[in-house]
Amino acid sequence: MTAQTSSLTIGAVAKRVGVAIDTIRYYEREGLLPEPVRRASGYRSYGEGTIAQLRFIRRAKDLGFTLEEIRELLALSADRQRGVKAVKQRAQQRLAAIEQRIVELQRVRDGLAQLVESCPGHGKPEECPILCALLDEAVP
Amino acid sequence: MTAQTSSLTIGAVAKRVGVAIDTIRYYEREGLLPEPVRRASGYRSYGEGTIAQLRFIRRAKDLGFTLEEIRELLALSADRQRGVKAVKQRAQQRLAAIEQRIVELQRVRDGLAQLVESCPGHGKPEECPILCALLDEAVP
DNA sequence: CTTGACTCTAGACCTTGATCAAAGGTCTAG
DNA sequence: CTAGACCTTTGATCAAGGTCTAGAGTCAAG
Repeated sequence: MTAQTSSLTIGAVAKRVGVAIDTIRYYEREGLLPEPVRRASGYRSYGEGTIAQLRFIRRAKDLGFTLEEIRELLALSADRQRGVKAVKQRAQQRLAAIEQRIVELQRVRDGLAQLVESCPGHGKPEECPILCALLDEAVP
Repeated sequence: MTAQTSSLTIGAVAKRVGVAIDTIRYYEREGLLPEPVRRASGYRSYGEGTIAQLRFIRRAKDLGFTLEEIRELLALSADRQRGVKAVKQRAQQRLAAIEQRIVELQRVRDGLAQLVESCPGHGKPEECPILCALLDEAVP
């Protein structure tokens, strides 16, 4: 009845998840993946659970979590009651950081857009608003 | 008539621009600043031009240019006719990259916000939408 | 059995943008 | 004169997230 989940090699796992072999070993060293069962030869032997966990890591990374945060999320997700609350908090923190970053980038974008717009794209360098802004414009 | 621009030490330049001495030497090594005149003692001797150039670098960095791109902008700004056009192009490229990044971050933010919203913040881990999303949700 | 693909380990290396250390020479104020 | 600030060089270190190497052992097919 117990699902026979084991017997994927590291290479097979890497291929299925779309991640490099080295990365899997790296995650293991960093404590993001548990140490797998080994065959007699010493080869790592993985089950489906590892696939799921690697996908978890990849998705969390896509959501902007650092490996450090992901390590924590993984620990929290194993905690049956306290976990959920803490996970939500982490997610909210991450969300706030992302929003902050968006605001910063929008500020930068607006500054740059204004310069690009006002630049004719030809003429003397000393009349180019972009170069002027970079060279002359002191903080007002 | 020629402005007597030289005789700032590296420390004085650093203080005026608000950047570390190490950073100035680093920029020199990296080709962002020209090698300065040296005194008999070997001390670097800077003029006002260097102050302007360092401020240029700092502002460009604030606009999200990498040092690599700044190196290029500096080279372009020295080219009297071709320069302006190329500078505008670089700025447009940078702008496009920043806008792209903003869009990506907004997508990430929306995904995360939705998860946070739908999570009650308590209950079983397997019912937490955040953990479920990370663990189960395959690319549809 | 042999070949070729795969895996093992430990540790070095990469990128970016600096920052710091060590060991020594120079300059300035009092 | 002397303390202390400042200068020189080369080279190491940091954070993050891997990537790669060497040299050896293992697996599966023919």
